[in-house]
Amino acid sequence: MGRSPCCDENGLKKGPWTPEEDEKLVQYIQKHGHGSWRALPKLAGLNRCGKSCRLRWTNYLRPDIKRGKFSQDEEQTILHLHSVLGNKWSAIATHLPGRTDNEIKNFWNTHLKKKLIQMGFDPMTHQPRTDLFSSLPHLLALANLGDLMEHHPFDENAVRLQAEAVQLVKLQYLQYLFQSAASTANNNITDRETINLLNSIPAIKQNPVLNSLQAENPAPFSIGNATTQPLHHPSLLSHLSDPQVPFSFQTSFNSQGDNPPEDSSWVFPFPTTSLLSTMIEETSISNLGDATSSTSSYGGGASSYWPELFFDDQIMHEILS
DNA sequence: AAACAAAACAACCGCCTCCGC
DNA sequence: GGCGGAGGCGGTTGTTTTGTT
Repeated sequence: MGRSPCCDENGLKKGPWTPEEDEKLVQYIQKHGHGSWRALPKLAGLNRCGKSCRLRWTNYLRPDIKRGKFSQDEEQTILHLHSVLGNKWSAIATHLPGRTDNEIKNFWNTHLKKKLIQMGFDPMTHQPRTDLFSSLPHLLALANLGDLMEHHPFDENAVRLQAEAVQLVKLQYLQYLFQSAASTANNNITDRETINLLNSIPAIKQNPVLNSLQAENPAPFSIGNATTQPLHHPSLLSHLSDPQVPFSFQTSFNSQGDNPPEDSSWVFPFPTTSLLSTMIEETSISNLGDATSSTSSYGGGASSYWPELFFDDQIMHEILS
């Protein structure tokens, strides 16, 4: 038998609404209220199904609808509520007066989801993605802005943002290394142990940027589903404009590791996935220190590929030495 | 200026829940 | 308690707009 689709009934119109149809719907509802949506189209003189009328009214014609771009506050609210409620668009919409669930859903799918992915966060869990190569490039893009800002110090926030990005890049890299090295060595190191390991490093504990992140996000090094707190830092996210960040690093990211870019201060010298796998295969957690004894030049053994960014850093020195 | 691609938005579809009978 | 209708919700698709080459 099966349910009869509500809009399949003979000749009911589908597709975009005309101004005349809108006018009829608005006038009818203003005069009589919507009452039964099923009965409304006939009474209002519309050749539409009730469902279509309801959708048109709630998503577009309702007088209290706020249109136009979402503000920063609204964006933050959506992010926060989504981290708590998930894809409960109607529930989220109740906290944003004048916004419809459909509008929020569209905004999420076209903007916020991409931003989170770009920042290296899983848009469903709001946690950092554990696959390093899906998240690192985007943080690197931010980190690489440092060179630009040295010459054009346009904004304190931007400088802070860049510093945070650098720290996050390092952390994600470290986390990846610890886990990869441990699993390669057949050690069953857990997420918690990784976190404890990172937290045990004094330079991490004392780092002001990381501390400020930790203050706002109680479990900054958590991964997977270890916590329900979203890790993404609001300032990072709100400053990250749409995908037009100069991703010049992508060239080097995708290139072979033995062809380093000339300007490594701008284009982060990063090994390819396969190369990093090789590095990790050759490097257990117990001999990570060997990496520091090499120079950061290209073309040598596996350890010579460690990104230069890490060698002038106190945290990395503590870990790798 | 034209063609193409990507982004943004509106609307539809099918499933689910609630409620009255 | 079971059934069916109505409304609501979330996922998805189709169309339009905007940007890029």
